[in-house]
Amino acid sequence: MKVELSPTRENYLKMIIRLSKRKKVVRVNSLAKELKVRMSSVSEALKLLKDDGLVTHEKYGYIELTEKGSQIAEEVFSRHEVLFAFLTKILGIDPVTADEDACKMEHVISPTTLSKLISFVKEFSDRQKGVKNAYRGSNQ
Amino acid sequence: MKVELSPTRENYLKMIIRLSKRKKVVRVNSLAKELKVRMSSVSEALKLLKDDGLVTHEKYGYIELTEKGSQIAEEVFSRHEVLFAFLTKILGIDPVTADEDACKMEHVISPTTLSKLISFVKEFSDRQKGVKNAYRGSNQ
DNA sequence: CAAAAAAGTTAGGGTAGCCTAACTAAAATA
DNA sequence: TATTTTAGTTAGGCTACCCTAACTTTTTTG
Repeated sequence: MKVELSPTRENYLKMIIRLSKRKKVVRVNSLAKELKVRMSSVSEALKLLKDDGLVTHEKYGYIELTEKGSQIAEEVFSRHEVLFAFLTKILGIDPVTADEDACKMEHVISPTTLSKLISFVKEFSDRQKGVKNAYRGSNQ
Repeated sequence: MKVELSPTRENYLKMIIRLSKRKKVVRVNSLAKELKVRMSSVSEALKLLKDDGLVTHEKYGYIELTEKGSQIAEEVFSRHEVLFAFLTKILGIDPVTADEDACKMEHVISPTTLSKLISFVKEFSDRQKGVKNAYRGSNQ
């Protein structure tokens, strides 16, 4: 059974994984701060994510992703990274704006566009490396 | 007074302008079809857009954009076009997917990213023209 | 032009997400 | 340890959108 998540839900998952990468444990508290919503909104959202089998969370306890939740969160996270790379490296957008934009686009981009974007970014950085190497080469 | 519109609202405006470009008049009917929602949803939405001074619409009549509504609609429309051009010409996405993606991204892209994207697309097509000219040149 | 069809509206209902306020549990501190 | 502070929950309320069903207006057509 496939879960079709709203941008909001995807964001919750992404933030959970983001936080768990830099903190020991994830709590309602920090998730609320990160998402800029009230703790009550987080509590509420967690119930629904729990119902979908995407997170585990017992009263006053830690928040953790299930296997399924983790997989989705990683997907969203990687969409974000590709978009961020494109925006900063190729378009030259400042990191702050790029992060904001990526945060929104990551929820609407199709798999098709995503994979094309991945190749595009890769190709671009390869070419950049090529240029650097050529430059270094000509300088030696 | 600046109006901060939701993606949904922006979409209503964009569709109105899109329809008015190919039809004499815009009606609840066709707007509903285009947006894939029921007429009742359109009726409802029109009330709110009217309250915001973005459309004019009298019972059983045509739908028209106000000055302000038209300006916003054009903005959304042009964001769409830039995104569509980028997706099709540069990433090589098929038109259907590109349109779908552009339809969603157009509501979340920042002005900064938009303007960078415009230059990027322009630069790219200029280069393409250059290639074509060079080719034609070498062939004469 | 009367009847049927199509277009549009209104009322009432649902879900997602957010909020505040009041409360409870847990943690920190005097 | 008693008290205060912080964290978390629950209840109730709000808005944006969407829907169906019932009704009205307008248009079409026999």
